Amino acid sequence: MAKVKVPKLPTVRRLPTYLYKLSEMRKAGVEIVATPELARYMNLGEIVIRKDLALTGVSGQPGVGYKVRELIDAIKRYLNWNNVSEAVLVGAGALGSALMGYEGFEEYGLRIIAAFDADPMKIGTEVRGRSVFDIDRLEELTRRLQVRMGIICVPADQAQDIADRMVAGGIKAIWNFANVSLKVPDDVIVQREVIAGGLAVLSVKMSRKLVEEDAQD
Amino acid sequence: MAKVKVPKLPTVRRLPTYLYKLSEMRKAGVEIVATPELARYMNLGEIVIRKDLALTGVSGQPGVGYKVRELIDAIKRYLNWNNVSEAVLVGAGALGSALMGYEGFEEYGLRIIAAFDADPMKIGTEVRGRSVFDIDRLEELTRRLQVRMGIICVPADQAQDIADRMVAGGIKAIWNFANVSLKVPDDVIVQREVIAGGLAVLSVKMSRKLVEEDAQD
DNA sequence: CTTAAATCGATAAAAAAATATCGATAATAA
DNA sequence: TTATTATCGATATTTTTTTATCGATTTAAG
Repeated sequence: MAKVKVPKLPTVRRLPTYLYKLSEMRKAGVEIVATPELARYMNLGEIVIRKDLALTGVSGQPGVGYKVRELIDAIKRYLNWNNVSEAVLVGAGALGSALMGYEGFEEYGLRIIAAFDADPMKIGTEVRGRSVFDIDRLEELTRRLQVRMGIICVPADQAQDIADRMVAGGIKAIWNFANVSLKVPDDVIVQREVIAGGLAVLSVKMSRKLVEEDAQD
Repeated sequence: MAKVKVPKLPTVRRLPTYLYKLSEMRKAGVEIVATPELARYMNLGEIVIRKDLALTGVSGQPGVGYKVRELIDAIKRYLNWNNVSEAVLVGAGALGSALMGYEGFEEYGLRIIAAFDADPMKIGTEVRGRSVFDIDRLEELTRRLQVRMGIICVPADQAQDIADRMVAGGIKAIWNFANVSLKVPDDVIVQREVIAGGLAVLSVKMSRKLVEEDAQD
C-alpha cells in the first residue's frame, strides 16, 4: 500500500486548538463565531482561519459567521474523534505516566487501556488507574484486547523493538514519542512526536533574534 | 521588532534526530558517515539529508561522506546547544514532572533550575531534584535568577496569565505546552508544542487509510 | 428602500518545501 | 594508469503552503 499522505498538515495540527476554543464558547452559550475573533484568538490571519475551517466542510454565512455547534461537530467528524480508539502504552516512565494522566484525551477519542514496561518494579502496579503489564505480554494482550493503536514512550534505542512487537500484536497505528524514525510495514501508520524538535526551533529563533538585534544597532 | 522567522523549519525539527544518531555513531567509534546510511536511518530521501546537513554549514567530501564529529559540532553550533540555557518551569503536574525528569535536555543545552505551582500540596516539595515554589514568586525569582527561558505546563485557561507573569519577570523565550496561542510582546519568542496536534494528524491518517482501503476493493 | 459595514469563499499570486537532474570529486579495482 | 563505483552539491522542477485580491451575501442604520 502507498504511504498515507495527509494534505493540509498544518491545518490538521491546528484543529485541536479551534476545538478547545469552540468548546469553551459553547459552554459560555455563544452560538455564532466570526473569523476575526478566531483570528485574534489564534494569532493568525483571517484567511488562514477560513481555509482551516473550510477543510472540515462547514460553510459560514457571509456577513454573519459560523455556527459554533456546527463547527465543533465538523471538526470532530473530520478527525474521527467521535468514536473512541483504544490504545496501549509502552514505557510507564515519566512521559508515559504524563500521557496516561492527561484527561483531555477522552475528549479526543483516545482511551489508553493498559500500559507495559520492562521494569520489574513497575510491573503489576497501577499508573493512573491502568495496570502495568510485563512488556513480554505486549503481543499476547494486544491481540486479545483487539487494540489497534500503540503509544511508544521508551528510550530511542528500544523503540524499534517495541514497534516490532506492536506490529506482531496486530497494531495498525503507532504514536511514537521516541527520538527515532521507526521501520514498519506499509499497512501500519506512524506518527512521530519529536519534542526536542520544538526546542530546536525555539533555540534557532533565539539565536536569530540575537543576531537581528545586533544588526539593528 | 519584527516577528522572528525561521526558514527551513522542517529541517531544524529534524536536527535533533541526526544529533542522536551521530552521537551513537561517535560512541561506537565511527568517524565517517555517508548520506545513504542516514537516509535509511531517517526514512527519508538522500536529497533531504544533504539539504538538511548543508544548512548547518558543513561540507561533505564527494565520494566519501561527512565527518561524524564535524557534523555533531556543526549541528550543536547551529542550534546553540553548546551553551546552557537555564529555564524555569511552571506547572509541576504530570507533564511538567515528565519534562523535569528528562535527562536528555542537558544534552540539548537546557537546564530547568526551578519549578512553580499553585497547588499548596506541591509548594515546598521537590520534583526530580528541583524545588517547587509558589507561583506568586515566579516574577521575583525569575528576575533574581536572571532566567530568560520559561516552560509552561499548565492547563490552557491559565497559560496566558502565566505567560504575562513570565514576561514581567524578564523572560524572553517561552516553550508553551498549553493548548492556546499566547499573546506576548514583540521581543518575546514563543514556541508552542501542541501534543494533541500530533494525535489529530494520526487520526486523519487512520481514517484516510480506511477510505483508501475501501477504494481498493 | 437604499446605503454602509461586516463577513464569507472562490480565485490568483507569492513563498516555501520537497523532489529530481546532473556534473564533479574521490576511492577502489582492473 | 584507467575504468568503475560511490558520493557530494549546485541547479532546476514540481508540489505544497501561505498570503493576497475581489466579488457576493447578510445585517443594520439612515
